[in-house]
Amino acid sequence: MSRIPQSQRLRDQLEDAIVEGLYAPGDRLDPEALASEYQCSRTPVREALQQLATTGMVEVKPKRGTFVARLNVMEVVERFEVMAELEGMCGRLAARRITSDELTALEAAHEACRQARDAGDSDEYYYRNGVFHECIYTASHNDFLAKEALRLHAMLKPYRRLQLHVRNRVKDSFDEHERIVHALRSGDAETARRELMDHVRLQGDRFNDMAASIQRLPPPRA
Amino acid sequence: MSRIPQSQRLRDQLEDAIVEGLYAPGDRLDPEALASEYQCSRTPVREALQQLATTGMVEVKPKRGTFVARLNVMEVVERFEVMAELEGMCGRLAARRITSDELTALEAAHEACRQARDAGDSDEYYYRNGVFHECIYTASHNDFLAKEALRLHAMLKPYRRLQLHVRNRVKDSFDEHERIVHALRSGDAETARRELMDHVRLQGDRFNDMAASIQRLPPPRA
DNA sequence: AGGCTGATTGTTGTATACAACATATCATTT
DNA sequence: AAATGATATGTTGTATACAACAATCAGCCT
Repeated sequence: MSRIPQSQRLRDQLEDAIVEGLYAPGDRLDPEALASEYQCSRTPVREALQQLATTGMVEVKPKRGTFVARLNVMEVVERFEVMAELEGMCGRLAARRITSDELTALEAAHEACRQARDAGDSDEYYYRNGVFHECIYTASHNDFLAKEALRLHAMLKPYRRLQLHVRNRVKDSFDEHERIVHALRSGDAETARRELMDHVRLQGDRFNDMAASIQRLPPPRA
Repeated sequence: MSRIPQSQRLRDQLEDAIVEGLYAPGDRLDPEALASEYQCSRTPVREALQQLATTGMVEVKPKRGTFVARLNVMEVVERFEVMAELEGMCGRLAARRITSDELTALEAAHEACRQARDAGDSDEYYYRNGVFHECIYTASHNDFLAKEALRLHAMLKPYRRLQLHVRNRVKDSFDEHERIVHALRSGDAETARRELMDHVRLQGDRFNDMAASIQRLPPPRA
């Protein structure tokens, strides 16, 4: 029926489900259960899981099953470190390459963030924040970079969500966005890069703070 | 018999074979042929190919087969652009974090490059150049970054190989390495970053030059 | 003669059957 | 009673059978 393989559909759906927190880190993904869940056999499920394994979303333990990736603190911090660099690169390139249409879209996303902030809706802000960042990825006009940034962004989503309700985080985040938009609008590549890197690094730092305060938060790999 | 799945062994072997040029970009990878080649059935082959597809080494065209990824000029240039950033990041971190053991290993790799240069053996230089760069990835002490850098490095190998015999490239490359080692030894993060970025960017530029001079070199995707 | 339609062929995608292995349970031995 | 080993069970990894689809070519119609 569908023109695209079942395994690919499954991969996307599972990825979404994991990112959305439907399956928590450490959960075992039972192929048979998923097969009956998605009305197919184990084969497409296996292929989907294999693909997710190569992107690092799940971890397969040979002969023991596949589990939603549970990253320890260092692994998350490392990823934030790389994310900061990639976002900074997106900003640097976007400052030089962004089109007026893309700038308009970025400013619209920014405005949407402002409304969510004013409404005090941090969940909504978080969602619109994602759109904002995707605008910058696109504006880098480097499709490979954009894809990689998007992938990492998705991987870190469960860990960024933890800091959703930290005091003043939304307000601070928006101010940082403000400076980023300004830098992009004025085509200041180095400033855009620095602001974006700092913006992401802050998230990594916040995560580290939380992990440090809740010692047993990042359980060792199951 | 083997403790690790066949599909994973296959994935690594196929990846090596592709990187080594045994299968050229655009080649079709026939699952049945590979199955008989590696003495197994289509299933592990399929899984290996799926995994390679998610890393971008091969491209699966639904219902039409899987092919070794054939990148057009822009796709390669984009990857070099990202590679430059990642290598620069490795350099920046390595300058601050490298241990004396790692510095020793780096200098040994550098010395091996010098010998290959003096012997005028550009193939050998190319190989030892890879070891040199891997030392820096490791010294970044960010395993995730190191893994990503290694992956991109492997992906670009077939396209870097094209410039192996460009006039003076080995000599210039070694001089660049010299400056990189110096920066890392003295812990100068910003210089290490800049030198490594420039080093990789030069390769991208060279590739671009070649592609421009041989117009039909990068054939459109089959 | 040229273009279109339909069967044919070969390949991919999926399901299922089977085998190999890891874990857990239970009996046996010390 | 504790520890160890064998068996049982359930899960994963692999092979194969089957179905669905795309490409090719032949035949027919215009």
